[in-house]
Amino acid sequence: MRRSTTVEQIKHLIMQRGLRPGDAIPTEAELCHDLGVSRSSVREAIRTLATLDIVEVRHGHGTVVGNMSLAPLVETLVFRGALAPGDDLEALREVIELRRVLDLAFTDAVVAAHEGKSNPVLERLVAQMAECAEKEEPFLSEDRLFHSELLSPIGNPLAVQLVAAFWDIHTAVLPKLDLVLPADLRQTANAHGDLYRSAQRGDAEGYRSAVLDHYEPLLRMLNRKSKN
Amino acid sequence: MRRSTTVEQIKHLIMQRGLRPGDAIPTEAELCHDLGVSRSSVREAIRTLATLDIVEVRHGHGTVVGNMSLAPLVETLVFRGALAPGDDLEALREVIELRRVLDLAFTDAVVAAHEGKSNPVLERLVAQMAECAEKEEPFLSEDRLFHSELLSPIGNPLAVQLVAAFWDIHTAVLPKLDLVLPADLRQTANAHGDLYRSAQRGDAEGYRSAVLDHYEPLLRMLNRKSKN
DNA sequence: CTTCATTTGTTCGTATGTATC
DNA sequence: CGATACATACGAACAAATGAA
Repeated sequence: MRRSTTVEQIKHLIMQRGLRPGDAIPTEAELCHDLGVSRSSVREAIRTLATLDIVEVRHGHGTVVGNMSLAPLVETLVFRGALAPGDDLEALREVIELRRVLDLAFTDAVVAAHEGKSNPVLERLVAQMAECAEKEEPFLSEDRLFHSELLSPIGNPLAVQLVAAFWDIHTAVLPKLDLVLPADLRQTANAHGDLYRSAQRGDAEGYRSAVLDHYEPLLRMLNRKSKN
Repeated sequence: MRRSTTVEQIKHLIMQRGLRPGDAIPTEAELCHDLGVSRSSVREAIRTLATLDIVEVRHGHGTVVGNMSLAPLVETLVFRGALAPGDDLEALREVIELRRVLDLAFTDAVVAAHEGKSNPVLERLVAQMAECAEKEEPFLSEDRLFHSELLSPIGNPLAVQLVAAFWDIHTAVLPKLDLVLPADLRQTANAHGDLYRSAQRGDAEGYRSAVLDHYEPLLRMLNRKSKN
């Protein structure tokens, strides 16, 4: 029995008491007493759980159950992508191809969810991205929101989180490589508009080609770089 | 500035020195001296990095660079799936549907990679699973290996890791719910054989229906349970 | 096989910063 | 503003595991 079991004991405590995200966890002192270990051990166990987003520590206030997001996945893969100056193009390529595969995989569900319905939020985001593209300005936050909103109604929150996580990884790794970004802001903005409109009119094939258009400039650049 | 930046400093050290998985990291005492922080702080930072599988700690020996696997993702999602006795059927359903979507998404790549080629490893695994099914014995390790081997040649190691991670989550969460498992060992074993043979003869449509057959018994059971 | 140095694991005591009431 | 509760940080000491002499 050691620290690894301290982690398990705290996990067990959360399950046993049926705590939900946001609910308070006993203080460090209480955990020391209840589990019969030192404060340092409790702190390291809590640190482990906080890293996994199973708990969330609020300085000066206490510790609560976390929302168990995919943040640890993002952190690990961002570091992996930024690590090897030789291999990181390969790592980034894998991430982007995975994003493309995921977007293609959800085609039917997305089209079914949006067919015949209008979505003011998505329409506003598409318009904003088009505006930004005209002004040669980036539109990262709109991009992220768009993909989440587009996938949100497919009935699988985990899938939406996963797609968002790979979006985060993608955008975190990209600037760490000193690539000359072609940007192609207009093509990207247009692809987003095509995604929404294809889904709305129930055009699965149009949706798929919009996905391909969306990633085409990036993958082309990566393949060009790989040959060097 | 403290622990959070200590984590960053150790990350930076790994990148700066170009360390690869398995390479040794300075001892705790050295890090204390170099970074000018206490041992407790160094230990919590290392604990954080170990949780993310960015480093690996070996008691009595030292710390080395980890292989940055998807283990943290698995740990978080397993706990999330085991957490709420009411919601976990929903969480498990999301995982299994995601597995199905992923398998379907890689259809073309898998078929292209295996078409016209024979794979002794996969053939042996299929035979072993059929044997086990006859004897009413489970075949977990063969199942996991099969899916990794099947996806291995698609040229995206990250995708293979992700599929394996969701396999791990699936099999870790399933036994925590006291479900009456129909098992359907024979149907599952047959579906694996169909997957391999469809890919080998270049039959994408057959591959897709084998994927559906593979997950059908589980999803049927989950949907039945949900209605209760 | 034993001994010994090295390294991580655990604990205690103390002091400090921070949020809440 | 003060008081309280809590997390953060530090340093020293001892225990346990590993590996090499």
